[in-house]
Amino acid sequence: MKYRKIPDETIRRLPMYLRAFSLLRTEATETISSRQLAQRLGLNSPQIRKDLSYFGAFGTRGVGYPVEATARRIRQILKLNKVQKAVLIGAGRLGTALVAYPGFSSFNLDIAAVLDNDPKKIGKKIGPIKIENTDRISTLKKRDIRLAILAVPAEAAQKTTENLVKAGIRGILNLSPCHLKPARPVKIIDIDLASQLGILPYYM
Amino acid sequence: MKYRKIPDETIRRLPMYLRAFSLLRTEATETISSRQLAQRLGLNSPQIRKDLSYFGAFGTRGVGYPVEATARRIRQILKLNKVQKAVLIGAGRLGTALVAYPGFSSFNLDIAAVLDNDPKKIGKKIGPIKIENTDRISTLKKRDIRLAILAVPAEAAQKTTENLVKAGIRGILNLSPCHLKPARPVKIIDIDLASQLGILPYYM
DNA sequence: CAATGTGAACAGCTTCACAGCC
DNA sequence: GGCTGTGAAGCTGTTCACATTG
Repeated sequence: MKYRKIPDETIRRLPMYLRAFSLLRTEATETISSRQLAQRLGLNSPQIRKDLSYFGAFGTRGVGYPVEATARRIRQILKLNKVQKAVLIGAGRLGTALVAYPGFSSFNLDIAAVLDNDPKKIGKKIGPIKIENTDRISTLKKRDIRLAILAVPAEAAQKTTENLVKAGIRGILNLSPCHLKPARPVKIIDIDLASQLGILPYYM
Repeated sequence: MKYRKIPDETIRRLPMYLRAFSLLRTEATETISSRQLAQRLGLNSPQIRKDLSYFGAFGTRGVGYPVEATARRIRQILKLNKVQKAVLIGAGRLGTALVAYPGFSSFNLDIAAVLDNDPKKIGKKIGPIKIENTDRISTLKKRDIRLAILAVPAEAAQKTTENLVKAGIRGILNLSPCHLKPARPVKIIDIDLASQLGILPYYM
């Protein structure tokens, strides 16, 4: 396919595809058609074919997509073929739950540090990770941590963002219910749990 | 405006607007222009005007939107003007964090029940709520609970969904990393935390 | 024959530009 | 003058239809 800008929506779906292909591998399936995959994921098949075709042709006509090779390719596209370290800011209940969440490792994502500003928490451990003081944000760069999960109260979110950007963080998963304004452009993904639940009654 | 289908994206933004208007009320602001609001939320102003105009004209030209009345109107549109009860299925770390999360109440959302299938957890309390056995799903209808937050392991998600639908649940916030197939059509919102974090490296 | 890859048609959402109103 | 409300234009993403290939 001649070059066309890759839609953000396509990127958003790639982790889903990757998870599906990883699962298929454990089922010892060698290939899968876009039709079958679509049914598993609740999409339709042209969607999947188009998404994958943005990155070149890696299916086989008449057969489908090779499970192992496609998984590897998606990992490469998403830069998940090597471990990506993330810092968690905010060791509250939500933050703590995330550190323990086993789902990150299958994407090669590693929560390598946890920071909080509550003196009572600092030094305590969550699983294998020791909670550090928030002022240690400045050490993230040399520790090769470029991703952050922001799970602090709304009041602290903006200030923390500024510090994260100064510390060389390149992407933020924002779980606090407010719009962040980074000094330099940084990819931010917002997840506002209460808002999402708040949408449901409309559709009842 | 003559009738036009209301975009899902508009609905998705309404909780954000509602939160902003609620906050403005505490700041004793009486009106706000689409421009000012857009800046706070990181949107642009025609977006906000169009979104709100789908539900009728409730701003004042030359002035802006009345804070109190607009908040009330949005609450009404989203059916958040009365308390909406939700059940949490899965009292793991993530589930427990959600029950304690204070952000739901500002939308009139109330986690009124928590269910889990681990005998060791049943009977224990999370804050004021006692954990019940999962088989009590069947009691949700008569307890006027129509929303569910699904925070169970992937293996249990599909089966639980089927039971929820049977029990009259009308909307599901799905936190498990899999595609649910409800027997009857039910609004499902998927939040896959690991996938979202997995997107970030691509943009670095 | 079965399934991919893809231009083209289509649908949905956002942005623009400006008329209308306070 | 300032700001809303809105048709129209523009853009992005999805679906279709089918030529193409193993």
